[in-house]
Amino acid sequence: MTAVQRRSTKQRSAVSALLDEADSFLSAQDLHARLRERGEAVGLATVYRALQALVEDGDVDVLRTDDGESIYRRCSTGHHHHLVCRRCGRTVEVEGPTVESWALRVGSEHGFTAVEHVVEVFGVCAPCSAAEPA
Amino acid sequence: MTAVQRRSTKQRSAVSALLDEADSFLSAQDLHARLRERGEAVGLATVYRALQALVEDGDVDVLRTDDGESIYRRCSTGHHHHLVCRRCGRTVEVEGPTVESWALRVGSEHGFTAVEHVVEVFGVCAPCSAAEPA
DNA sequence: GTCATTGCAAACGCTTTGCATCTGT
DNA sequence: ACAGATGCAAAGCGTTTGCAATGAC
Repeated sequence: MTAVQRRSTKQRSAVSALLDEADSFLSAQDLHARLRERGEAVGLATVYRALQALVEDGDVDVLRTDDGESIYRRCSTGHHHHLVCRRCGRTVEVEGPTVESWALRVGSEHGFTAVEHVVEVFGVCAPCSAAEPA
Repeated sequence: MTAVQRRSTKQRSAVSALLDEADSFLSAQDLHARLRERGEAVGLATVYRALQALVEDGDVDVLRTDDGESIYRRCSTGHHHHLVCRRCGRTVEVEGPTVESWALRVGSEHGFTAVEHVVEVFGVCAPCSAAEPA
């Protein structure tokens, strides 16, 4: 339960660095594949463990896709939400004072305390809908 | 792609009936266990298939828990969101015209089309926070 | 030298599928 | 009778874990 000591290793940094570059959510498997491509052989289990650590430390956001994968993304500080392109995965961080207060209000109206919320907005981004209007 | 013919069987009805009674989200495994308890032996695979059918037909909502389970709940008609108790799982359906329009606005501001959103509010319901304030 | 971390493979848990049998229509 | 539905067990899939070897401090 207590904070655990955390050592900095080349694998850890590699994962972290890759997340820095990425501009959209990546699955653990994505990260693993990309690391191999660039020659940084890191075990899949290690990728998972690194990601867990990053999430625990609050350095990275996790989301679950509808098909059960966890996807990770380095997050700028502060509370915000994501606007994700359903086609290409491009992600835009958006703030929503509106939603924040709505969530709080709805919660307390029903007697709920410690109210938190999860909000994700999905759509098709401009480039994608231009490319394939279907 | 085309709509498939759907037969009414005892297993299907059992799953559907159980969802009618339930007042919170249930996982496929929950449903399966409860059916066994009351003697209605239904195969786990059948429960999954029944649920898939219900979801396809739009009679049931699916959600993914953080630990990767799909949870299902019969839904009253119309678009709405859920306020879920983190302790006991009690669920309240809430409407949010506010969020709806916010999501649309945010989406189109960024050039996104076909905008949809996922919103879940979590908290601790009154009974639960009275029972164990921690 | 210690103790966290790594890598591999085996184990896990939820979900899906192949297939032979059954059953609603 | 035909086509969908069922049940079982096996396969799939992403993720986690045991364990011995490795490397950070």
